Amino acid sequence: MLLGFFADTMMNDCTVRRTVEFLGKKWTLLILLELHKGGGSRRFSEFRGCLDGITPKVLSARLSELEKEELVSKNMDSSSFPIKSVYTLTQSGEEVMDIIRNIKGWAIKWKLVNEACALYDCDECEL
Amino acid sequence: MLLGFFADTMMNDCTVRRTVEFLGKKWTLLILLELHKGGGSRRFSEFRGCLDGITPKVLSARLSELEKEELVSKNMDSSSFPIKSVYTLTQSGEEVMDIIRNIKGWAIKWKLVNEACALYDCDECEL
DNA sequence: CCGGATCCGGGTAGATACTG
DNA sequence: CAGTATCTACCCGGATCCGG
Repeated sequence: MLLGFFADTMMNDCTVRRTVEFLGKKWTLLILLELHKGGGSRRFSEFRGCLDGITPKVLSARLSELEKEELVSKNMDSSSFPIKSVYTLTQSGEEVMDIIRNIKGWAIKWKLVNEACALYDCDECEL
Repeated sequence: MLLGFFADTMMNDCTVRRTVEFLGKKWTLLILLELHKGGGSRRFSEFRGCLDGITPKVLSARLSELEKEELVSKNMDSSSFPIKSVYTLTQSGEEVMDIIRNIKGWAIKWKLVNEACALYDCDECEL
């Protein structure tokens, strides 16, 4: 009887909580966004330029988590010089873009500060 | 010329980053979800039962932030005893449910552990 | 150089006790 | 009941260092 109401909510603690705990970690969504903007793949040092303020330690940790969770795959080429590590979005990672679009849509509606953000991708207006 | 591509991405650092920094904080989305499940409003101690593991300090801090950002409004009745504080979702807060549904949809597709989560709201399967 | 790992300091979350 | 105070533990940020 209550089931109907709860089914309508389409959400619950277990699934949502686990996912939020993982995706909600600082930098995680922004890393995924950067990967998308890079056409699906980026190198380690490219993130450091894009994600202003991220430290190599945190970046390394997040990328490892994302790789473990299979949102990102890592491809290291140590044969050439210098070493190239390329991180690539998987399909599940790419589909996180829907969530990010949703977040941006919400922000534009309720929180927009910089109007340019609503129109196009402003690399200049990083915090 | 590049503008077209970027516009298609429908997202950028400034808006997304600010919003993720705020909504992505630990417990924030879960608090909003609990409010929704409570029909749009909850009292302080009700959260403590629902959000297993949250401490009053963090709960208080998050609710203050949400109130400041106007996703939640607080209604305190200190005339009677015991004091009643009721927290209510605003319209912008309610619309965050779309984001949470999106997250749950993603999780069900890619990460589901407990199948019951996909069907209805399982209070029992909290971490 | 590039891709990290390590060490250290500060802030934020967690646990518990306490108060109006 | 609705928080605040305190103390601890962990995570994040900054800088440095190191192997390929």
